[in-house]
Amino acid sequence: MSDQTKEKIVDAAYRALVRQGYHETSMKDIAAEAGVAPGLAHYYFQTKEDLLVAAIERGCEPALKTWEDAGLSPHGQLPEDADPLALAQLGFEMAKQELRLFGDLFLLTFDMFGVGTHNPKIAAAVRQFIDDRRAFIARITQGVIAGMAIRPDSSAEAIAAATWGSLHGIYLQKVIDPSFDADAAIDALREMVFAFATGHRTSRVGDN
Amino acid sequence: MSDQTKEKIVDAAYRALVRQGYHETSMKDIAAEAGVAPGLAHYYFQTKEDLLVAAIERGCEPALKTWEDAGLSPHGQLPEDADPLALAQLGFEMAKQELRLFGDLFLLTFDMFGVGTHNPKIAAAVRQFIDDRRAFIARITQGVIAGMAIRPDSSAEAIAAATWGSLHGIYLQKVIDPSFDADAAIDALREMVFAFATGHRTSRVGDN
DNA sequence: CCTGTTTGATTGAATGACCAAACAATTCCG
DNA sequence: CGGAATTGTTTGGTCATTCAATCAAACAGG
Repeated sequence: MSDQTKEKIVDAAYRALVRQGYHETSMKDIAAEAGVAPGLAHYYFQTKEDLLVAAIERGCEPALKTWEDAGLSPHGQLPEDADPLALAQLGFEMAKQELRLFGDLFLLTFDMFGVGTHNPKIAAAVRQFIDDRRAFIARITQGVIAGMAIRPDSSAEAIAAATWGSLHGIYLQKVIDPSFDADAAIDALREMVFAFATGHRTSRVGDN
Repeated sequence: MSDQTKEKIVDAAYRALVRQGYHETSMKDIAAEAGVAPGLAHYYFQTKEDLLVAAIERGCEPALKTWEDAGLSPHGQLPEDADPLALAQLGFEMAKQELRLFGDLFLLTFDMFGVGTHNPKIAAAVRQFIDDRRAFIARITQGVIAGMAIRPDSSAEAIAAATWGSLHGIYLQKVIDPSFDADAAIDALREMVFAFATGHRTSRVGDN
């Protein structure tokens, strides 16, 4: 029963968080959403921060799962035989899908980024979130660079940072303005990345 | 006296905001920082939100000014005769400098983005902030596209959205982790943009 | 099988602190 | 004198956290 209740509270926290935002969500709100007494949330989580970090991690799970289902586990190995550019292409398509399916999660994510600017515990969670995703992009980038005849000036890490940043910035524009055409922006990013990757090749594969 | 006092309060609000963050900054804090009585802030600003929006706008002023000093007014006309790619290059260098000089401002900006996810009044200010900067990049992009022999698939707006997003995402990584090498990431973005812009030219100008 | 005890889960009220906003009183200055 | 600027307090409310009390289920021994 214990685990079930704890999970119920975390789920309720996630829902309340998405609906109202970090600072507008009180422990009482969460308890009410979960259908338990106000004191119980503190029985399982020492502080509000602890509960909310758990809620965010919980919220990331389904999104992570879709990446793994597509064979692109951010933590596992990348398929060795696949064409790196095809992997990149798949990544961009997944990014579009992710935004479509998990808009709520990113709403919360941007809220957390904001909280993290002045809250060390949340900042640590945010750093972890960024590191994970950027490292994943860096691994794909490594493969792409390996296929380029002329080595780029920039490191895979720097390229990954710019690329993750672009996706993140596109997500933000979509969250702030739902009429924003995120797919077109991601396509533009892809076009730039591919021009960069194929422009340095000895044999031109295709003119995108 | 009136204007002077009002300004004093706005400045104090900006400093307190940078130091403590949006939700951890109370009207009393701001009044204390400004050296005035707690009630006076409400004499000039009806609500806390109003004061904080004013503080953010105030914080943006010096950053905007450096762009204008460099001849790149986000609102005015772009120099007609300049090479578009040179303008872009200047823009990337300015972005690096901006981050170096106004890191505080971006700390606050990300805080505001977070608040904006669940606060309509702040969301409107955020949308305005994004629109301004993205439109500016779009104007430079228009010029770059005009110099390309093969028209890209993506519109200038989409490319500008991806580019603004990348810069924003790089700024975020720097704010969250001060050891992050933002200059390298911006250089990587520039390398990609230039590969994209020159790779489509009839006559190769230079291999970056 | 029954009963008294222990344990952990859960409750709801209480605590202590803080806040935005409203307000009445005072000072300043033309 | 009179209105604008400024003060400091009050109001009404919310919040995270604590805590004593209740409850239900497992458990032990006779």
